[in-house]
Amino acid sequence: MLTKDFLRDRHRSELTKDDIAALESSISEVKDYGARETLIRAGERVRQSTLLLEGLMCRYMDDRQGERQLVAVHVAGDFVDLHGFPLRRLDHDVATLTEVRLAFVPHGKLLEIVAERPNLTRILWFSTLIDAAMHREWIFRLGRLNAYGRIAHFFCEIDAKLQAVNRSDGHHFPLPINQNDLGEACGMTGVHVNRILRQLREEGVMTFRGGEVAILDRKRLERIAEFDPHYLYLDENDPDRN
Amino acid sequence: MLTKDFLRDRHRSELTKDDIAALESSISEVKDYGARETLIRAGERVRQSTLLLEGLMCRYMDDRQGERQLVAVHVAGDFVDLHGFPLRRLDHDVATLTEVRLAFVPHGKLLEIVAERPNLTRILWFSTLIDAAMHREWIFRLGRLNAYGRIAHFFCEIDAKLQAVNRSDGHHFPLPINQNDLGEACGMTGVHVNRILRQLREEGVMTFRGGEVAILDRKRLERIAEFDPHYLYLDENDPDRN
DNA sequence: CGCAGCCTTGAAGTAAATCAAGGATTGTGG
DNA sequence: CCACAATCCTTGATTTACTTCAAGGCTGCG
Repeated sequence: MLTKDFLRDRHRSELTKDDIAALESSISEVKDYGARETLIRAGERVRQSTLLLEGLMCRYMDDRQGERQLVAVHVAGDFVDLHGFPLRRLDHDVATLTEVRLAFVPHGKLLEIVAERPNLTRILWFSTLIDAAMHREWIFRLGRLNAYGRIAHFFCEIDAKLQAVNRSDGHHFPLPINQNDLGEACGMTGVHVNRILRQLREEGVMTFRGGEVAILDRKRLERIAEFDPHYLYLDENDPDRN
Repeated sequence: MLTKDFLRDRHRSELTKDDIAALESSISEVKDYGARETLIRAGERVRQSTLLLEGLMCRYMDDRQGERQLVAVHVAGDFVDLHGFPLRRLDHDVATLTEVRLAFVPHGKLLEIVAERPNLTRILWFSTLIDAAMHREWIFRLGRLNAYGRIAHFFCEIDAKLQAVNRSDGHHFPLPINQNDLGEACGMTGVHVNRILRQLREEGVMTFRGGEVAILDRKRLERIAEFDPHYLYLDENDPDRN
């Protein structure tokens, strides 16, 4: 079941068995890629969309000096560029962060789904709007939080997303990216990321070393981040989950 | 024709007459509101969506100290909270900036459209994704531009959007908001906005006084902003338009 | 072994926030 | 018609957060 992580913990129950079968059968190909490959360039005409099965991807834009700003980080189960179907061309680049396994869905199949499956269509639409909600939270993070809060927020978000697809236990998880990537996501220099990580470590809130995250004091981390996971539209879940 | 500005200059031609008629007839009510009223609160269940016919609106989130971060500014023709249809509840507040005229579309009607009109559905979906593209550009603006660039970018964007619905001639247009609003959109204090506006004025780039914008040197403004309107997904337009 | 990539830390410089005080403009009630 | 309040704009002085520049250390790998 290639689509098993798609919308997992997010209203997946509203998909009928037929819907899931239709989605599953719309996949044309599964392929592996290496870390740090750019798969789609801004402005290109896109004719298929990409479901991320395993690994980490990102979307980003460059400024005039070529400095990157990440606009999204994706985990297993994310339909990375489903928005490319209605948009036809993207306004940003799409790249892998780690080694990944991808499934591709041709836009012709999506056209059929829109014509024949209103329920699945509404839920695919929903899934692209979760990305928009995360964009809004990133705007908030960049506009209103200081470096300390921005870094904390990043880790809260990625942990929540990984937990939803069972890739984090809420205390410890692998995140094979470097401090510079973190800076590109949070709008600051790699040097400053380093200092903030030291502060978080020294205060016993969390650690990030060698691509491994350990959350030591979740409450504190979430307070620093002003984190409230509502914007992720996860199913109401067991409050004692962790 | 209440929907005449919806997707104006943005693939509106892909809508058939029937699609437009269906959309038009899905409007249940038209109503006026005053400036600075909050219409929807984050977390509320929403059962209709709002088409902005005239005036300015915004969407925003508050931080713990109650400071606002705007996440979007809307102009005539924008379907402000169409994303509330698939999402059911919003992760942010929706408010008016100026006096506005609004048209409401019940979600029941949208369900019918999704069931019966795949073409219109795809284009409604498209319209919500333009908002996501603008969110991404805001992330870029906040993460990579300094105050000078951020303010310049804000004015480039709002001008482009207003031009698309014929509310700006590209040189001069009304924008009845204050310097503090600008700060809330661009992630900086009102005081600093004031200093940046002075700089833009003294350098002959643009002026913003008494709710009126005058663009004096568009090329320079766009260079300061690193502005490229691709992300607005406007129809390819007459390059000599201005 | 030696290089490359990444992390770490210090020192100095800069952009923006904060604090504070007036000034202009608009609206309002006496 | 004028006093006065409210709101918004403007500017200066100081502080703070973050960047930039620079150097060196660690780790894994060919």
